[in-house]
Amino acid sequence: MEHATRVNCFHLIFHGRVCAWPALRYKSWMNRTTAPLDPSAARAPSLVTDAYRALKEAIRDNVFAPGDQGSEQEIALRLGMSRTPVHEALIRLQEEGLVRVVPKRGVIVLALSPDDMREVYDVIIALESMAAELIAAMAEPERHRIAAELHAINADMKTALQRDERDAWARADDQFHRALIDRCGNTRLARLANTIMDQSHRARMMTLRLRAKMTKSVKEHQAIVAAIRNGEAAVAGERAKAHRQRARNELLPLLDQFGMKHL
Amino acid sequence: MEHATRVNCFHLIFHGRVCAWPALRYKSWMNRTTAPLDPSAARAPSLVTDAYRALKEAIRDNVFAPGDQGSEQEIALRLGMSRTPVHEALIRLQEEGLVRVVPKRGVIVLALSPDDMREVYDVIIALESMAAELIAAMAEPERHRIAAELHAINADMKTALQRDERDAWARADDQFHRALIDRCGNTRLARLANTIMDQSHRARMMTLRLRAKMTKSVKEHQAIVAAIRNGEAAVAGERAKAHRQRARNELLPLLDQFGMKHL
DNA sequence: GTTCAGCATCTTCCATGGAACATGCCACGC
DNA sequence: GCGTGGCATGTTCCATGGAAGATGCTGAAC
Repeated sequence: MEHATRVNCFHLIFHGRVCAWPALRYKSWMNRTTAPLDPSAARAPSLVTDAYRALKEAIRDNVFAPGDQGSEQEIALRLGMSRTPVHEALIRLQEEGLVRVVPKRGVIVLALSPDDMREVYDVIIALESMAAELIAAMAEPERHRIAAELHAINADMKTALQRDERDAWARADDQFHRALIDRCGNTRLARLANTIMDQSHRARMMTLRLRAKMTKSVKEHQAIVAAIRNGEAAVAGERAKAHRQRARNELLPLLDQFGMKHL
Repeated sequence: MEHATRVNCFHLIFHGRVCAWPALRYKSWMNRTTAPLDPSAARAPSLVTDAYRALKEAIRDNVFAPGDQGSEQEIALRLGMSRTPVHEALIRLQEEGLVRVVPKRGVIVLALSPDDMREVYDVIIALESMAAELIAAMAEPERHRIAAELHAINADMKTALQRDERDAWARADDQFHRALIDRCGNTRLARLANTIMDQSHRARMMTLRLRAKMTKSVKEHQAIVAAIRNGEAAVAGERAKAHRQRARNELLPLLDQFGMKHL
């Protein structure tokens, strides 16, 4: 409650005008002033989050595909709500880089160019290697628990690979990387990495069939898990980095080769 | 225009209901469907962005301080606009982790706990070392141009340090790191890193006076710049990482020591 | 055939009011 | 004194309508 004792009139400058900021009023629910930061922190379901989830899922699954255009009115009608919650959901999606809202014109789903994919990969490489490092630096029981979890997912990938089930393989691969990110104990890092992976999910799915058999991934994942289990933070980070770099170096030439300008 | 030839009726699943997605309608402004992603891409000034900037600045400069609470109505009144644009600006700020909007209760500026600072540092370490790596991997003229720019900023830091002007030093230090991030050529990485640095800016300013004289930073910055100039990507990344790690390891104990629970 | 002005249409942006809900206060019962 | 129910107040959430602006079409002028 130390804030309440401080001088309680600040000034907010807006368009050159100086406005006084009001005295503080403390309420019980303000006890937790530190960041919670979980995406939509268990708050009551609202139409905004409904719209957000529906649209995000539609974009992820290529139902509302890149290049598609729509108006807020139209989406609102389709979702059975008014324009306001749709508008606010679109703001969030724009913030995450999935759509673009053009004033007075409409909203469009963004495509990813090969250059965009290059950007996305670099960000993922940076964040994911840090995540691997953080996990490997944890105390032993925690570390081993996560290593076991990752190992199980990797086993699924292996069987999917043996049966040549590409979709199952892709699902397990996604799970592996999401687990790596979500278990690192850094909610901010997890949030950013998940957002950027959502951006590239669609492209990954579309290029899945272009690639040769993905035998290396399982082995590289195993190497990462081993480093985590042994608590070798630097090694785990390096291996995670190398894994993603290899994947990137295999994928990007394919995009150019097949002339996929936007996906 | 290849999309226009595809089957033009998709389905959007919402709350269990299946909705048909409409035919596509192409318009001239849709030519650029690939991500632009600059924060508020030169779009016409709107009340929303006005509110967003005013509030962000107020939070950054500790005018609208952590723990402060307000209602949208009140902020709108103060800014001379209606509640809607304020509401939308707050959504964006919440997305960036600066405030929390609690339904039916109000909006509060979030404070950062020492654990939050730890998270922020890990993310910055990951992104900034990648940025240094990317710059060092550029072609020589570009690389040298950026190295010169960074060197100039670092010179300002040095003089500020000699004159013991802490504020000037902090400004130059911030400039150095922003330049490192903004020049890396990866707009996504730059955007994420800027957002996370905005989160921690206030805390950095508040702890500025707690720290001992910051003589090491200038030397470490010089080392980073040297690696960039020589095109040693891995070395540049490592040095950027080490620099931030050292700063973190100096700062975090101070926070605990002074019992700064939220800042 | 070509150009260009005017108009109809469509779209987002913003203001405003009602609904739903959380909270704090106060009177009341015990 | 203590607990409890109801009400007044304050807040966000959402619906709706008007304003401003961008676009494309139509038709007239040449």
